[in-house]
Amino acid sequence: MKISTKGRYALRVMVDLGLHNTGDWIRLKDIATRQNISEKYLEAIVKTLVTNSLLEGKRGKNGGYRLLRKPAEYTVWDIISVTETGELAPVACLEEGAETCPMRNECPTISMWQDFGNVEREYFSKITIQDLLDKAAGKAAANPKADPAETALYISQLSACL
Amino acid sequence: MKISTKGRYALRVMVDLGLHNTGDWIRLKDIATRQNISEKYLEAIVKTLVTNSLLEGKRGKNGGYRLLRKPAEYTVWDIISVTETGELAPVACLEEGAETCPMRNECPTISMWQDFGNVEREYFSKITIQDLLDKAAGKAAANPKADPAETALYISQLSACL
DNA sequence: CAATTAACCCAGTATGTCAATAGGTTTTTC
DNA sequence: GAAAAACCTATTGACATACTGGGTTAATTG
Repeated sequence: MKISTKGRYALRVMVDLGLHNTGDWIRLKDIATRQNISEKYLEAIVKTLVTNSLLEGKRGKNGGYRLLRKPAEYTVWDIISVTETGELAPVACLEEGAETCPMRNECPTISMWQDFGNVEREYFSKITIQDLLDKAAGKAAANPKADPAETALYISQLSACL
Repeated sequence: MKISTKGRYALRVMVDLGLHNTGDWIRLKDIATRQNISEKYLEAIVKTLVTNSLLEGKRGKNGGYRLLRKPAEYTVWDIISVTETGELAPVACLEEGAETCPMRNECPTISMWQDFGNVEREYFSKITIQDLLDKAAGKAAANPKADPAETALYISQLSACL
């Protein structure tokens, strides 16, 4: 019943990229520093985001990553559905390649698990990265800092506790 | 995002006891045999159900376990909330004894996780053990067996794929 | 009262996933 | 051609989960 670190980190990357969505390429090193996450570990996570066409990477000097769409066009479900490794189905017999349970037609709980999977999907599909950015901005405004520079730093690190 | 085996087994025990809810004491050995689960492993699971007052056990000859309330008075949430070991909170910072995150007031996602936890709880609180028994009976009726004895056996094992 | 039965208790293991690390290769820019 | 950064492969350590084994206590029964 826990969301994995991988999924949370992926969200943090997306929010970080949303906060620095200038069109320029953002280095993974910078994201890792801001988010205080191991760069090496982030590599694997970002890779799945790239292969699932959630963002694009560019190699070489001045390379990095950037969003492919607008923050409002990513749902939270988009991200966690590709990063949650052990598949999202709440029980094993609903997984993709699972061999069909011999008692599936009579199982009293299968529909409960299926429905719950749908509830999960619907809930997280209604929240977009833009919503999280708005929430961050709103909270930042509600907690004003004396120094504008401090505010900027603060906002750039806001997704640290995702 | 997976429910643990422990939680599913606990549900199977409760449904099994509901199917044999005669007032007599049901031996764990019989439940384990019907459900094809290791009796030893079930011990630990049943223990938490007893300590949480979901069922009662009686020692000695002719002892066993039985429900304390009617099947309609147990919600699925009642069961999985005590058996899901790693606590039910979708993220660590929402756990019971978790040290409060220093950025909690500014965290853009904490409310998303909190709300999702509530969605989970509400969903599983609306489903009772009686609902699962009804579902089982309905499916049994929809898949009639030639032999009445076979039907009885079949119903008694219905929760096998929980 | 003694034998049997079944819940109860405590300790240990094995497997597997998750989180993280390490080192190297390719691509691009300047 | 040197530097920078994404990309690739593999391995490790820690921890939880699922499961096993052996023994103790309490209740029934002949």
